[in-house]
Amino acid sequence: MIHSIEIKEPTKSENLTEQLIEAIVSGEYPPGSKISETEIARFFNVSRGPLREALMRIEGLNLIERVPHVGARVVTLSPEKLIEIYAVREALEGMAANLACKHITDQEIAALEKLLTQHKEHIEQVDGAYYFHQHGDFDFHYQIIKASRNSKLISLLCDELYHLLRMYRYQSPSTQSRPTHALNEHFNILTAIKERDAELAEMLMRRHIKRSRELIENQLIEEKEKANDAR
Amino acid sequence: MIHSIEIKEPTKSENLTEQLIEAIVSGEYPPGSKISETEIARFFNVSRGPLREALMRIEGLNLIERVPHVGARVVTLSPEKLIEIYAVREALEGMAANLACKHITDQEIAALEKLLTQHKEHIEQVDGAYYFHQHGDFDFHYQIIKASRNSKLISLLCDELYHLLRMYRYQSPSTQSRPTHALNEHFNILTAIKERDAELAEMLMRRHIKRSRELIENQLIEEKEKANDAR
DNA sequence: AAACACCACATTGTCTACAATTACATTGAT
DNA sequence: ATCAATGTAATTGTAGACAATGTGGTGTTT
Repeated sequence: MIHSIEIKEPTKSENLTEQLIEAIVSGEYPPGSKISETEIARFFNVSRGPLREALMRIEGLNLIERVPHVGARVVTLSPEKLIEIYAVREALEGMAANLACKHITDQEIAALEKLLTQHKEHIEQVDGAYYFHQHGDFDFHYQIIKASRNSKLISLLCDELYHLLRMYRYQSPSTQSRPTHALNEHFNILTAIKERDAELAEMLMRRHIKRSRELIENQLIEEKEKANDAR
Repeated sequence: MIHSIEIKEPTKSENLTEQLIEAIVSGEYPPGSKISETEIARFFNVSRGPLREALMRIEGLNLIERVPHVGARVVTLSPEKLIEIYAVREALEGMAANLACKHITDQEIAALEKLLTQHKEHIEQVDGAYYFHQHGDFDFHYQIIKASRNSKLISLLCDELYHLLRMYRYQSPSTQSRPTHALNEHFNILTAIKERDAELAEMLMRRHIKRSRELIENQLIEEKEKANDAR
C-alpha cells in the first residue's frame, strides 16, 4: 500500500527496522513479549549492533519499551492509550482536511471519488466486508493527509501514529466497526473538500474521528461494567 | 565545557543522546554541519557503538539527517518547515487547551495566573525582555499541554516538536516577537480555561499560535522580496 | 582545457569479544 | 515457613577491529 518494496534498503540496520516493525505490528511478537537481542539477532542473521540500532528507532516509534540493563518489550496498547491517539488524530487530521482543501488537485479529488465508489460497491455486495473496509478507511485518510502538503503533519500521522493504529487493529480484531455510517461520513468530507470548504471539511473530519473514538470509549465502559459484575 | 559523565543517566548511550541534543539545539553543532562519528566519539570518550545508537534516536527527533555510508548532518530549519510545525502546533495545542479545561486543577490554574502576572511585571519593568518572554512563553504553553492529561499529546509536543522549536530560536535570534500582544492572548486563554469553556479556549489558543505563524510568514515574504530586489 | 577513469584515502557499517548490570535460585537465619 | 542475603548465570552495554562503501584527487585521453 504505502511502502514500495522495490529495492532493498542499503543497510542491514534499516532492513531490520522495517522487518521488526512488521513483525511487531502483525502480532508475530505479541504485546508484552520480551525482545531478546541475541535470539532475534541470530534469527535475522545479523549481529547485535545493527539490531540494537533498529531497536532504538523502533523505541522512538513507541512500538517497544526499553529499560536499561533489563531489555525491550513490545508495548501493550490499552484502550485508554488508543483513545488518546484518537484525540490526537482528531486534531491533526482535522487540520489535514483543512489544508487539503487548499492544496488538493482535481486529479486527486477524482481518485478519492473513485475510491469511495469502490468502497460503496464492496459494502453493498459483501455485507460486512470488515477487513476491506478498514483497509480502505486508511487509504481514504492517507490520501487526504498527503494532500495537506504539510510534510510534518504527514510524517507524524503516517510514520508515528500509523503503526500503532495498525497494531491495535491486529490486537483486537473484535472491534466493531460501522462501515455504512463511516462511508457516508467519508462522502460528506469529500463533498466539502470538492467545494474547497476548509472549515467544514475540518469539522466533518473531526466529528468522523470523534465518533470512532466514542465507539472505543463505549467498548471500554462495557468492559469495565463487565469486570464490575464479575466481582 | 566539561563533558564528564556523571551518574545522571544509567547508560552512556542515553547520556550522549541528551548531551548531543543540547549541543545541536544550542547551535554548538551548527545547522548543516557534518557529524563525524569518530571525531565526536573521541570527544565524548565513548566508542562509536553508543554514539551511533544516540544518533539513531536523534534522527527520530528530526534533529539530524542521516544518509547511509555518507554520514549525518544537523538539519537546517527553513522558514517553510517552521511554518509547517506551527500548523501542527495550532492543531495539537488547540486540542490541548480544550482538554485542559476538562482536567486542570484549581492549583494549576493558580500557578498559571501567578506565571502570567510575573510575565506582566517583567515586561513592564524591562521593556523588550525578549529572552525571558520566550522562555516564559514556553512555560505557559507547557503547563497547559501537561494539563491536557493526554500523554500522547504531551510527548508529541514536548518531546518531538519542542527541540526543533528551541533550535530555531537559537538559529534566528532576530525573530521579532510581540510580547505585549502575546501576553494579552495568554490572559484571555487562561480566562477561558478558568471558566472551563473548552471550545473558546481551543479557539483562542489556535488563534494565538496562528498569529505567531503569520509573523513568520510575513518575515518569509519580506526575505523573498529582498532576494528578488537584489536580483 | 574539459571530461572521464581509476586509485588511494577516509568514513561509515558490521562483527566479535569483553565488561557491567540484573534476575533468579540457592542457602542460611529468624 | 518466610524472608533476606549472596553467588551464579544470563542478558545487556561497550569497546575495538575488520569489511564495505563513498569521496576526492590524479592522471590520461579527446
